[in-house]
Amino acid sequence: MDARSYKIGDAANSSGLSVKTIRYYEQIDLIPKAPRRNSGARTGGNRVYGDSDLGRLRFIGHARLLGLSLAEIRQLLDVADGKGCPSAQPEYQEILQRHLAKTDERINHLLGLRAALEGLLSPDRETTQRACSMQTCACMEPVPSPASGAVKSSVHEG
Amino acid sequence: MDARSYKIGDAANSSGLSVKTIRYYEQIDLIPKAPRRNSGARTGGNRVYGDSDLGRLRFIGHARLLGLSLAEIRQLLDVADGKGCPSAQPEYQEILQRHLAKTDERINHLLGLRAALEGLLSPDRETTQRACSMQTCACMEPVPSPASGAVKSSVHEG
DNA sequence: AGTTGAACCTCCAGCGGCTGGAGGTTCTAT
DNA sequence: ATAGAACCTCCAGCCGCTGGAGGTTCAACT
Repeated sequence: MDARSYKIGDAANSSGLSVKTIRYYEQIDLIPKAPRRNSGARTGGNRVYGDSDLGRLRFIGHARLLGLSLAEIRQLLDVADGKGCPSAQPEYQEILQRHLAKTDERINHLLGLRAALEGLLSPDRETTQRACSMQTCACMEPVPSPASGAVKSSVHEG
Repeated sequence: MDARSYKIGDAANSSGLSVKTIRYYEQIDLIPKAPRRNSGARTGGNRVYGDSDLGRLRFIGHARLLGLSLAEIRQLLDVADGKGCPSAQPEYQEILQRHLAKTDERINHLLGLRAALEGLLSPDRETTQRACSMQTCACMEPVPSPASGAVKSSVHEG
């Protein structure tokens, strides 16, 4: 057990998070306050991290890449803290499952928008050109959507 | 030309925006400052809107439903102000086209996330259960994605 | 005449998730 | 000795609202 120690820049490099972001995560108590080295009167001193801290930050980094919110990540960290492999916990599965469902929702919403936009841009929607102004023109009016192409919903819908 | 006048609540009802939102739009100069009725020393008096104001707000409401940002809507309003039918202006088409492209990007990004999530949740990714902890477990590690199912990019990519 | 309630008004603060910048210290290399 | 990198703190701003406190004015009902 060599107790190597790292500075915040190392932590940033190894996790893909920015230095600012890591400090921010500490501020909002997503990660514990790091101990300081060479703390002085007005500067506080450099933060010192260990291997497990870097692991935690990498975990957070991955979770962020998956689009999880900090609130979800907080839950995930709670679940993952303590007893062994996170993915063995049922809560872990649930959180990811719920996130998948939300992702599907967002995709479907965007697909709806996409269809509406295509409708507005389609050439068969002929430019009326007449005495129509912003107030009277239907150019922004929602187009009846064909309600197409929804992402298949996730396996365990609840 | 009957000059009907409306209060902010009417404007909200007819546009689908909230009263708060309309006041906010005035504050950030997305819509002009409305004249006031019964203005007193400390209250300012009720805002008074005309038909064209309601039209403008409806236009904004539609644009928001399409997912356009207020910055984009501002451009759109500039284009639409003045000379006739907005959809006759080339800038109008461009703005919507660009928005469509951005929408596609977002969809594709989300589809990527979705695939990664499914990978993590798939049963063939066997729970290792061993002495693995949050720091060492690959349970959050990105899964090699099959890079599937991208939304076809929009017609005029540029 | 009094009271209730709705609808309006103002101003301020907060959400999420950072990011930028000012202004300072401390470490490291030449 | 000095330059520059990397660290520190604190504050403000991004987007698009939303909530709430605290106030006024008006109409309707008892």
